[in-house]
Amino acid sequence: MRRDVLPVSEQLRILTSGIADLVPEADLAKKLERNRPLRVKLGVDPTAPDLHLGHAVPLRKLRQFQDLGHTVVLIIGDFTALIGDPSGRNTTRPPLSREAIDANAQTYVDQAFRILDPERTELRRNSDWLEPLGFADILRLTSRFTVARTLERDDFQKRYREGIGISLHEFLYPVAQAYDSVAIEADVELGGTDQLFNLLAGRELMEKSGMEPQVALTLPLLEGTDGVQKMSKSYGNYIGLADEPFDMFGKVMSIPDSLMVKYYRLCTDMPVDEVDALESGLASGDVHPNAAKRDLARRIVTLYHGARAAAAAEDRFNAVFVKHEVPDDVPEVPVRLEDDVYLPGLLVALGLAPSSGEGRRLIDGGGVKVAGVTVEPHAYNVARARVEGQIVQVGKRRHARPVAPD
RNA sequence: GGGGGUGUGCCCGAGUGGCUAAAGGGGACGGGCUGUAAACCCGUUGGCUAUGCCUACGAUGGUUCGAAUCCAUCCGCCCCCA
Repeated sequence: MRRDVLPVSEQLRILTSGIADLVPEADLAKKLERNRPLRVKLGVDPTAPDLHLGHAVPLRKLRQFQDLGHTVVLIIGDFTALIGDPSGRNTTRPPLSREAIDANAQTYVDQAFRILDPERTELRRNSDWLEPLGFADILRLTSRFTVARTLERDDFQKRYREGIGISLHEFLYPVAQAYDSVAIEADVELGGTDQLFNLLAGRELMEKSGMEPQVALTLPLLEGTDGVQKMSKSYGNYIGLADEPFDMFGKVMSIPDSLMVKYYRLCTDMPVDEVDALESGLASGDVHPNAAKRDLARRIVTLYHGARAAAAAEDRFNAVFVKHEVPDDVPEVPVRLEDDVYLPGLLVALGLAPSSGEGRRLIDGGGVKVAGVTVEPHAYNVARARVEGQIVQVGKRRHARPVAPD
């Protein structure tokens, strides 16, 4: 889908929709007017092998650039990973091993190409130009930045104020990232809003190196399913690009209503005008939040798994969460049962409880059903015939069927 | 180099010799309610077929009938001065 001669005004409309900052505002237009493909940079840390919708936000923006004929330079921060980006962190990151970095990088790229167009993507590793630098080069580079400027960063200030340590090498992260921009001659660099400082460092260094500085384009951070923290694997609030359709659908359904519009803007293809209309519809009560959220979930699942999978996921969602039906694909687990079955132990064997103590608590809390009947508190022992081959359910949505081993 | 502080359960954080498996909060899980895996309300929250036993308060070793609480050494983290 190549539309390389769209007028600049139209390109701008697409490229700036949903973004947080564009610095400086006017320069993107200037660059576009030269009518040559822009080099659009995104640097990624090979630290998160499982990409989620939050990672997808800048990737989707990159894809828009590609669809308009521009070139994406995707930089695997295999060298900077040795530093660990201090952005948004309140502690020093532990450095990764070389092996872990390589493996993560490969996984990242595989997943990123579900969104990016490989034909218009230049894949680079920043160890190519960072590793050969000698101490003299480092001195030259760091001399272009001042301590005061570096300490201006929110996260450094915050950490400093709160007495959380900042290691000296963390100061070098923005320097290294800025040098990436020089090395690949970036026209535009994307990042989350927490990256603004790093992106601006790139502008400074390019300018001082006698180049035309890049434009910094930031995208809002996407909150996770808890609606509070930014989406991140470590907060356990993420929707993975590789999540199964049903999980993905359910996770989208679990976001707070207040976040729906943002998800529409940042995670779907819905045109800007339509999102605006939806937003006012929700505000006025003309659009039912449940209908809107279902549509959102359907759109997102369709994006990553196709329409058919999305429809199936929705059906299953209805069955399990709306009608509380037992799904038809309850996993069968072979277990050897005594004649007198100790239920808490069985729950553990079925993977429905982490310990038999937890199993007892679940039973006492009325959360366990055997063949559709709630187990009475303290009724821990049941006859084998009552459970073998029957559906054992914990909570509303976890099921397993114990079967005799062959 | 000198001085000071700190290390508790998934996380934060009370607790200064027995009443502590350890307050409180968060999270998580279960129940209710709901358009919803949202909000709200209620309950549970170390392991073990268990009126008890085991493991646990940075590590190791002591003091004591008894230690998260006292002592010693060590390790980690932080602050101030230089």
